[in-house]
Amino acid sequence: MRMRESRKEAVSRHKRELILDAARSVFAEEGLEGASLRAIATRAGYTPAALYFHFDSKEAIYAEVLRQSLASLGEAVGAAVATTRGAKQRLHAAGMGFFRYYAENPRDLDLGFYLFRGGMKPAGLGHDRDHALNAALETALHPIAEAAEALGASRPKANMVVVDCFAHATGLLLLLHTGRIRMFGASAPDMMDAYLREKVAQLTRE
Amino acid sequence: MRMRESRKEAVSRHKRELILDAARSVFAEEGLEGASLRAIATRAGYTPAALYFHFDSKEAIYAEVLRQSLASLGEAVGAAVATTRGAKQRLHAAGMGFFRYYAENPRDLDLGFYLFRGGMKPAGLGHDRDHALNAALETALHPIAEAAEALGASRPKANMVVVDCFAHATGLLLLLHTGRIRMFGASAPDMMDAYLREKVAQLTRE
DNA sequence: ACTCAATTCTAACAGTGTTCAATAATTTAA
DNA sequence: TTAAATTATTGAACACTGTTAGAATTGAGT
Repeated sequence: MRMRESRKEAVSRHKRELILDAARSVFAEEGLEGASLRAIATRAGYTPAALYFHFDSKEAIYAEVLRQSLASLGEAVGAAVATTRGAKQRLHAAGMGFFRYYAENPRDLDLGFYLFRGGMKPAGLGHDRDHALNAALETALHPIAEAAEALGASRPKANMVVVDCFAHATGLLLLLHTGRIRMFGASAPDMMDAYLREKVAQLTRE
Repeated sequence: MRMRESRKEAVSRHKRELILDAARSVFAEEGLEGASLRAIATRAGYTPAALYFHFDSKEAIYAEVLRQSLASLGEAVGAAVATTRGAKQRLHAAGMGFFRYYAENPRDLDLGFYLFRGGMKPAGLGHDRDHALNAALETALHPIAEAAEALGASRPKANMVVVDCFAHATGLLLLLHTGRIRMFGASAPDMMDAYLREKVAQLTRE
């Protein structure tokens, strides 16, 4: 049976959130490597050492900021789908929702890439153990799979559609936020839109 | 008029290459952040400070390693295209060549991602100033554009095909090398293949 | 043998994430 | 109200990082 959060817990949680706010803003300004624990601590009104009472490490702080970011992403995609009727349209809306969120929030994309880069290292963030992070990501992507199944795709096929959309969006965003897409005179949102239309057509064609 | 490289220059170049070899292997083992100048120097038989005679900074060493990696990529793609006849097949071969190179050389992919991540920061690697790096990348991608034009696409359209292929491949590689693709029960090479087939069909259809 | 430049080293600097014992603040018990 | 116990916070240190300045070494040309 769940107890209501005690006063003490609420205070403690509030302090954690204060540190996370500071971390978010420092990450945004200095990037992830550039952000020093000292800077985060100062901005939160703490000594560096004090952060270690509330978090295990700098990486743990990053992980929590990222988790919250993925939750926001999930809400954005969910909202985009909720206001859309029809399986085709919902697939399109979910894909564009994902793309748009990161197109409009480059900071969060920056956070996200670290998750994947971490996954390449033998010991780091972004591995299957990180249940919270993976769960948040899957939740955000779920509407795409759902719409694909509504279009008649099998479960495995629907999963492949998710991977496909995710891959295409991520790659475009990578190019978008480094100015490289202009190098080719193309517009990222237009390309994502064109890709999704083709994908929907391909699905209904089968 | 080009002089032949003097003996002294040859020795100096050889030493640089020695440092780069050490850097490459340390980068591969420890990742890019994990690799310390001390480790690189030691492996090359130097003191950390000595590296600063041959390179401006740690970042400069990384940039050179990356440049060489992009050159290898270009050779790989070029080789794949050279042994293939027909525009459709060459587009497919170029795309798969790009994908395969990074599928088989995760280390180089790791290097490459840093280029893009750096491009997100205000002052870092990966900006338009980096002529050598951008040139190497464009050279590697050129066969794709060439094949697309051979299929009747206009220059701008061909560039969009490049962006599209690049985005899709990059996104898939991101998923592949973090084990996340298995999470959806899909195979990355198969998906890249399917994507390229669809892309070729789409181009010839128009 | 002497010079002069190219190369390498030693020693230090300011910065990083992190730990630990000591301290302050706050809640609980008597 | 006071004493005890928990919870928070700090200051000082540690080992590490990339980088720099200046001294020491090497090696070739005269």
